[in-house]
Amino acid sequence: MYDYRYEPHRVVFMIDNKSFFASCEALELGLNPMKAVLAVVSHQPDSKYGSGLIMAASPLAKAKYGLTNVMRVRDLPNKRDAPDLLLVDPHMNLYIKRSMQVLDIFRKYAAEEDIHAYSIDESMIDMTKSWHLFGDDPYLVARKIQLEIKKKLGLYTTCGIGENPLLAKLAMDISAKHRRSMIAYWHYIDVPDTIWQINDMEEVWGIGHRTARHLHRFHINNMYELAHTDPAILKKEFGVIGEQLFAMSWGVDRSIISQKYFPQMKNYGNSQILTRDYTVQREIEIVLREIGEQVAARIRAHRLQAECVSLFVWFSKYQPNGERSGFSVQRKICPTNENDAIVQEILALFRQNWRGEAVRALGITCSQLIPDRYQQLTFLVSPSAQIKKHQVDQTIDEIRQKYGFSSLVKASSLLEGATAIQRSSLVGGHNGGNAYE
DNA sequence: TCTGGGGTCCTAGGACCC
DNA sequence: TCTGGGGTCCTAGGACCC
Repeated sequence: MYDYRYEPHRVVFMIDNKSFFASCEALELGLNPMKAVLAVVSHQPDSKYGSGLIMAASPLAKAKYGLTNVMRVRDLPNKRDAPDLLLVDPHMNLYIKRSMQVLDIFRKYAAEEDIHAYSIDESMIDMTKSWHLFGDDPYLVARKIQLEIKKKLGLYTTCGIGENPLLAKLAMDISAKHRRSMIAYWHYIDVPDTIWQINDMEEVWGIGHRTARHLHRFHINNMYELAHTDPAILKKEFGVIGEQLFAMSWGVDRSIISQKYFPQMKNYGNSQILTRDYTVQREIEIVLREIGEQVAARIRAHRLQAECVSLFVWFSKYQPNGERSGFSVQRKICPTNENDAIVQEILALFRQNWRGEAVRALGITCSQLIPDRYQQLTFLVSPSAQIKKHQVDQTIDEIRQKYGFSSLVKASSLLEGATAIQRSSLVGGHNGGNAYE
């Protein structure tokens, strides 16, 4: 047995909002999230825009009609077969607001540095120093937090508790979600009875389909076998990931939440799947310009400049066999956050790499971001013209922040193929009510 | 299973420099 | 000039997460 004496022994809570988006919507309609039969649909079935998918389904919608979160709208049961199924539009801004309210509750139970918001509906809290202020047992404290969230916001939460973040996360994903109490507490001593009982490796956070298949080739079919594989072999075959996989199989994770390293956001990117195949260069380039300007506006808003731009192009699936299915290219650039500079780099990358294929999806990412302390002038254009361009971009951003994206658009956005206006009310690609908030 | 959208991290090979 | 060894930067691609 592994000697866990020198591993961290903390009390970490991993708290997840059950069917978060669907629950927020149910509550808005005055329904109990656990009793509602409801799904949040990114685009309604009759919408001409996009293919549409289920973003979230309430527990009953999943149980009663077999809905899943990645289901396509076209695969939904029809009204006759599911008369009580409610389909609602997403409201990202509402979810962001609720998420903040949940975080405010956590702040009553732990110091700011001990809280880590992992995603919009999942947070990790290191309760080592504070749990005893709220009850006699971490389990009871978790219950208390759950009840407070339920009472104040109506939301149901699931809580995994562990001696480190990994154990807490696994306790939540693997066990708490399926328990009546919606709480599970995993210690190192439980590893043989918990982690090693996991047969479907893909249930484990960090192991996806490809890695599971890869492990399979080495006759590693479950977590027990992973834990009993020579780590040297794992290291050789999987590199750093191999060492991590081995540590995970023994429940080992040495990260401490208050010492969390904030990976400062390295990239900003936007992408979209087009509603149809685009084959006309001009139409594709209009969309590229729109996305490029969207990304540029975001990095300006964060007072950053990009030193690297990447372009992703996915082709229509109807490519002849053996042909490339798309390409992704990137280029180091002179630091900038100007619309035109970024768009020109992107268009150059596109023209160099596109050979007339039908395009179905496009994406642009800006990386290697640096503070926008000064404006880098190039020798090619007069300084005053460059500064003026910068000011124009900024003014447009301000107008849009005040009056919304569509208040001011490029004439090209009114042309055939453009998507910016249609998409302007989306948040994170979803209907948000008001994207420029 | 196939085209939602936004991210992060790791690897490997090539270029270039000392 | 050719072979050496080490380091960094850059690009493309893969894998995974919510």
